[in-house]
Amino acid sequence: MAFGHQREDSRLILLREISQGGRIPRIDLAERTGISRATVTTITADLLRDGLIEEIPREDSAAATRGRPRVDLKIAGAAHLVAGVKISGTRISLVLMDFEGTQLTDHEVPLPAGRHSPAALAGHIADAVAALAAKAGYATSDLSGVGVGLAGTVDVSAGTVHWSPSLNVRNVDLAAVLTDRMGVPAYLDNDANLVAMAEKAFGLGRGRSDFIVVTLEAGVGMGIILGGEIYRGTRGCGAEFGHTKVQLEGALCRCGQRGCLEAYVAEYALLREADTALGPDTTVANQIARLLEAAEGGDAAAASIVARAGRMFAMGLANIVNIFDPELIILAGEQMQFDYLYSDAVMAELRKSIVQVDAAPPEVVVHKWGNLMWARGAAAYALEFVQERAAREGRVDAG
Amino acid sequence: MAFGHQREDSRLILLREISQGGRIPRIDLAERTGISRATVTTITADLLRDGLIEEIPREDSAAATRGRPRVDLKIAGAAHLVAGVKISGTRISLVLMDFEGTQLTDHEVPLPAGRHSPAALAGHIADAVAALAAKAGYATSDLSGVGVGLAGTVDVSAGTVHWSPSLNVRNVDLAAVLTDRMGVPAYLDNDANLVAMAEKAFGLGRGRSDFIVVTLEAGVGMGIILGGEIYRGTRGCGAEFGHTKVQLEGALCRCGQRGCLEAYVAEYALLREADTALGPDTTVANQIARLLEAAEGGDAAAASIVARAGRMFAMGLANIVNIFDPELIILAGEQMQFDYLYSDAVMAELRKSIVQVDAAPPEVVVHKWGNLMWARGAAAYALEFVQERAAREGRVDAG
DNA sequence: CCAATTTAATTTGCTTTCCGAATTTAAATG
DNA sequence: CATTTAAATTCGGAAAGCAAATTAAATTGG
Repeated sequence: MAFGHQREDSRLILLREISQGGRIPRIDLAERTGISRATVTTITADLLRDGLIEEIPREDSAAATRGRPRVDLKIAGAAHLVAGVKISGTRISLVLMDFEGTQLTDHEVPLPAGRHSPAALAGHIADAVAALAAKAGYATSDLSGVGVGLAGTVDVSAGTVHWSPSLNVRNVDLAAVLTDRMGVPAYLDNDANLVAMAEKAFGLGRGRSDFIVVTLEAGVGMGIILGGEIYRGTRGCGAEFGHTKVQLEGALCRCGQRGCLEAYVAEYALLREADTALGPDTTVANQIARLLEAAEGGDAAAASIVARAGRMFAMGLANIVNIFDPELIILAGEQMQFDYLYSDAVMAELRKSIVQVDAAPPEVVVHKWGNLMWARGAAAYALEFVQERAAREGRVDAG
Repeated sequence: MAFGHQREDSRLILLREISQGGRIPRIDLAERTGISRATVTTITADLLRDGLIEEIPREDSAAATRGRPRVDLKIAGAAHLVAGVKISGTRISLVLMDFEGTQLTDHEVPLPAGRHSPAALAGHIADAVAALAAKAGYATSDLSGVGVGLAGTVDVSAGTVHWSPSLNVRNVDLAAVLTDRMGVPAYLDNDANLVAMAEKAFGLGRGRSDFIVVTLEAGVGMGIILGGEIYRGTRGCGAEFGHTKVQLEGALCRCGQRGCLEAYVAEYALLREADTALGPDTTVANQIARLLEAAEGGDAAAASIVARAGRMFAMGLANIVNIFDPELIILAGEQMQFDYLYSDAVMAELRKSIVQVDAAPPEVVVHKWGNLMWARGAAAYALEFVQERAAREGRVDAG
């Protein structure tokens, strides 16, 4: 069977198309992929036999057409299980997902603060994955892949982590350590890319092949999807949107440089100015809330802080638009306190700052989501690999 | 023959590899492309029969190995002819190139200043191409393709020019008009992309698949090569590096906005400040020369102008590095007066402004070239299309 | 209720592509 | 001049995938 396969397989193309389509009849598959109906029949028969896809009985909704009715196909959820893991400073968040992308369970465990050795971190992750699986009545060995996202610079092709705030050494092949520890293939990526992945798989980027995701939390991140793939820079560490410069000799950034976008719009940047304008407050959240309130209430100093952050953000975003000319930008984050960055004023400033062409300016949409979106992105990431393996090998193994 | 071809053809893969390799034996082709030796033999035999490639007798230099000697293959120059055309404000520059990429002749004709109708511009181009061909004893009909670069925003896939300083109407399908007028397929592109193309085909980007080219002339342009292809943005009009913003509410740009990089480093930007600092001069070139001289001579105002331009340039470039993480940046231009932007001080500023990772900072190289480089890029661009056609159709037609 | 119609899916026969293994070719070497 | 070595070619076969013909499953009109 694994004989003549070369180049990208029609099997994989069809499997992906079915995955994307949700439910789709053979004839549409043929049309969308350009593969002949005859071949679609043959390949889908294979996929059915391998248990990777299923026929859906009949959609009564789209009734009343003459002729032989279409039979929808969909991914067989039961074929494989994957886990998605997000490592943050103080906790590990996980989701369990089936082959169809349905979330089965989620889980969350605290992670001791500070830096860990690769073995220790792998241990924490493996334990959490086992607990996640157990929650749904499975074992780690039932999984076909585990996607892991963590902050830092990750070289995906090599699987190594150049640097991460969670690790006490540099340049570790954490993917290998994890795979070894769990007995299940682990796939690592930078967490900003995972959000892009999540948006592509089940967010606002669904079905789009080119868009940009900007994340707002403690820092400012960016994920770039080009041609349906995550763009990682030529060496796997690009898309440092937060550290693009918006002001010569500007405000001091956490990274030690001056004028980074992050130094104007991140939480800590607002805080330090808020302290100056309004005096200190008890907690971070309180102070930010107080700042925004004061700005809306007409306090000149507060308004000026917020306005400048907004304009700097628009400027940074305009640079991205001028360079990439995307048709869609997704502003994604879980923090409500950054609402002001999505304001009409900021969007107007953005439109004013991009090169004017006949084409419409890019669509900018806001997507607020919870903590688990990261983990879901990680799971979607693992799912891509498992799909690819499943398509290539006929049948990998199953739950 | 044109029956079952689907997906990317091995014929094209091999033709490209031979083109890139310059001269390469079959066994290396097999190894580099992953195509089996048997198939390489079959396909190269086809290509030889079609006259697209040639065997090179024998390299005595690499002598003294046992066994049957390798036979190098190369592109057959005589198989096809292409022309490369660059439209600038006041002239048309052309080169005639054979299938191998060897430049046979060049030509240059004045172009009446101002905006032209599509038909009129096509007429000027067609005449110039005919003259170019005649110079080498050919006719336009001997050409297999003509690549044309012009300033403006060009939608390559549609062949339309959204806007160009050379045209008096918007959204014209100039490629179609030209193809019709000449009887030879015309391929249009933005001129910044052509420089990238030229660098890739026979410049410092040769053999590289990912790099960025920044051009300096009247304005500041950028060409992006990702995965061996020109990246054009999702709608064909990205890479407006000159209009990325480096200063909020900054200097006024030609485009009407404020704070564009171009408004700090372009010729006109330097001029207007030089006039203030040193008083007016007779010509543009004189004034720029005087400015740089004064700066080097210790004139404070002049030095400040030049230094700021340099720092702004470094900042803009750093943003590109932080977003793309390229391994190579080529600063390309024909103007000597921009030397100061390549200075050690600017490069140091750049290194200081990019996110620090373990990987080495990107290589930055300077490539100065003459006026015809644009046209050569256009020819290389056409060559890609002709190669593709030739690979697909067996033999297209020849000189 | 049964033909006729319509559309989806499948089957059949065939073409094309490309590989592995065996063979041939063209040199250097002893 | 036989032997060795490495490149190139030939040969038979296997797989992928297409077009055309056929079958299947529904609706519609008489």
